[in-house]
Amino acid sequence: MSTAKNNKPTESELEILGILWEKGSGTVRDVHEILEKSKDAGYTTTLKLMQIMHEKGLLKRDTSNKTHVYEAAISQESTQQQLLNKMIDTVFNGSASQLVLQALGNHRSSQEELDKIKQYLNEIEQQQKK
Amino acid sequence: MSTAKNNKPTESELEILGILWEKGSGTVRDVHEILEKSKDAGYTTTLKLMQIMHEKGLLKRDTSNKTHVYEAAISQESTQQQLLNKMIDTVFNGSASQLVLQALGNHRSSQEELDKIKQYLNEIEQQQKK
DNA sequence: ATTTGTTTACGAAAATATTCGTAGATCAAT
DNA sequence: ATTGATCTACGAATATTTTCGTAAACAAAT
Repeated sequence: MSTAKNNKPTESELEILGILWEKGSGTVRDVHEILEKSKDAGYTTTLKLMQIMHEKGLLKRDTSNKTHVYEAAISQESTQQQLLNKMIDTVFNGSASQLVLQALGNHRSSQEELDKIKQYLNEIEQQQKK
Repeated sequence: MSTAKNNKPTESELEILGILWEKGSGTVRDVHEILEKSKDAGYTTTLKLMQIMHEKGLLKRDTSNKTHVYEAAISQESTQQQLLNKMIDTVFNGSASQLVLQALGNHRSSQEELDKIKQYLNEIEQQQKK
């Protein structure tokens, strides 16, 4: 494996990753403007954070222009999975389905979403049957 | 609401809460011995942590005997929900079902668990239909 | 070419979280 | 009543994370 992901992102770093996963890529200013909506921090704070993340290998960046453009260097899926696993382990007594039930319970999901989940459940069952 | 839960548990505190939720209650030694299996810390470290958690209102304790007995002061469910919400928000683009799919995907669930989830999905649909 | 605004780099302060050493209390067994 | 084991309390050192001030580079507009 090439991408070093020994460094697990901190809370603040996760917020930035979340933004970049959604946007695809962006400058410090782009990220900062979104971050500002839910948080209260100065521009250089965001900058510093993203620089650290780059050092750690959490972000890639293009420095060919004066204003650098960043993007996530670790995949959203693997990060999600890592966080889920830890969460299931420490807070859900090791039971993934307990987590699923809890997640479905308080988040009113759309019919469309529910259908997608059902369909997925069927696929899983088919796989296990054979 | 009586129980002050302004203080969100830290990483280490969550581990302790997880143990106490599962055990119901326990002494510092009880908790420490379980913690030791997955972690490497001294006894007084665990003690101090649990004392801090008591101050914060995360744990209750019975001091009538020399060896104090602790238990969680915040509910597992509400803590789970809080963590899930934040996680959905920052890492799953706000989509609960995306989290559910990811959780089901890599965690091979038992048929029994899958049935429980399906049943639950049906209940949710019934509720929404009316 | 000077000013203005925006950017990066850097260092270090401030805030939080984790760890542990040491002292004193308590109790059981010698 | 002295020893040994175990416990709590407390303070402080470490480590980690977050925050921001300041300086220098750069470009666009005056």
